[in-house]
Amino acid sequence: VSTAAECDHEFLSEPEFRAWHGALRFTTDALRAIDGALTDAHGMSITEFDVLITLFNAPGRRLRMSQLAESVLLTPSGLTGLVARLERDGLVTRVVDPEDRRSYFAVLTPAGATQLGEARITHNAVVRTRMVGPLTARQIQTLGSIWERLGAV
Amino acid sequence: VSTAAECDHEFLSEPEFRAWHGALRFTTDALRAIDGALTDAHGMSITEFDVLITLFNAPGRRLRMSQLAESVLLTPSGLTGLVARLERDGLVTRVVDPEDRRSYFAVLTPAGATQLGEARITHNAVVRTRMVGPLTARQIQTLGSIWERLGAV
DNA sequence: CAAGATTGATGTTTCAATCTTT
DNA sequence: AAAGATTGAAACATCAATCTTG
Repeated sequence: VSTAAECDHEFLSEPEFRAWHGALRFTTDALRAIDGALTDAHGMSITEFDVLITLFNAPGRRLRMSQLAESVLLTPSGLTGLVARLERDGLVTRVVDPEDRRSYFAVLTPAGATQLGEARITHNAVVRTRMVGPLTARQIQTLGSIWERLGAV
Repeated sequence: VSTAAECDHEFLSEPEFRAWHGALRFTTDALRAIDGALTDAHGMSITEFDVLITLFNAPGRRLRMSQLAESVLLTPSGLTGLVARLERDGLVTRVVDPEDRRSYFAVLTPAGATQLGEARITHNAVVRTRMVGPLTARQIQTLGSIWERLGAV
């Protein structure tokens, strides 16, 4: 995943390029590592993990399909398929919103919460190894404020 | 794209979570923005752009398929298909390596270089808007050294 | 037999069109 | 007519198996 390079100095300076390219490279590599670890240890993709943890943190452990799709950065139709798989595996159920019968809620099941709890250990271990470990507390803090500045919630 | 959250404080502190989650969110959003801009303006996906720019920066504007696949973070078979499409569009050609006839080189064509030149303007504009603009030179510098520390070349 | 690359089958995601409810 | 969500077709990437060259 490059996306620009040495030739670009007229438009993107060397430090600018490094800042962007490094972010891209780091997150891509980390995502692959997490996905691999989750798949090996729990047969769970990182997309599935993302849906489960997002539901876990939502009030009532439930979210409308459209809200969930946005949080997870998936298109509505993409989420439909993913939630269908999770429902087949018993980790999530779908219930109609009585207020607005066009809407469906995806709800985390107890089984889903259990699976998630195990997967989180794996997930956090990878994040610790690849990011938290090598950096100082000050650098961690700095990263956080930079993302805030960039509007990445 | 969450991947952890408020509940994780026992394992990942709040600043740690923010550092990781922000990186994920920022790069995902930026990638989508770049991909959308490239698609709208040039009918080019970010993966295609990545292949073209990587070839552009390679000596002789050519790279073995396996080397290219690694730089672009795609599997060999995934790259085969992508390069086939680029070849069909005349942006890249494939030539056998005379030294080792198992290997193919992907070579950027003049037409490919032209297309790339236009696309780079779009690409750099998005990176400027979303990252370079909002940050100070010092923050840009800091980001670069953090990625270096994390081994993200 | 090992290495570079491709093929075919599989799974996931997107896009356009559709259905239902408001 | 607009919004929430789903469906089917197509695009894209991955995996295992295969072919060719070393």
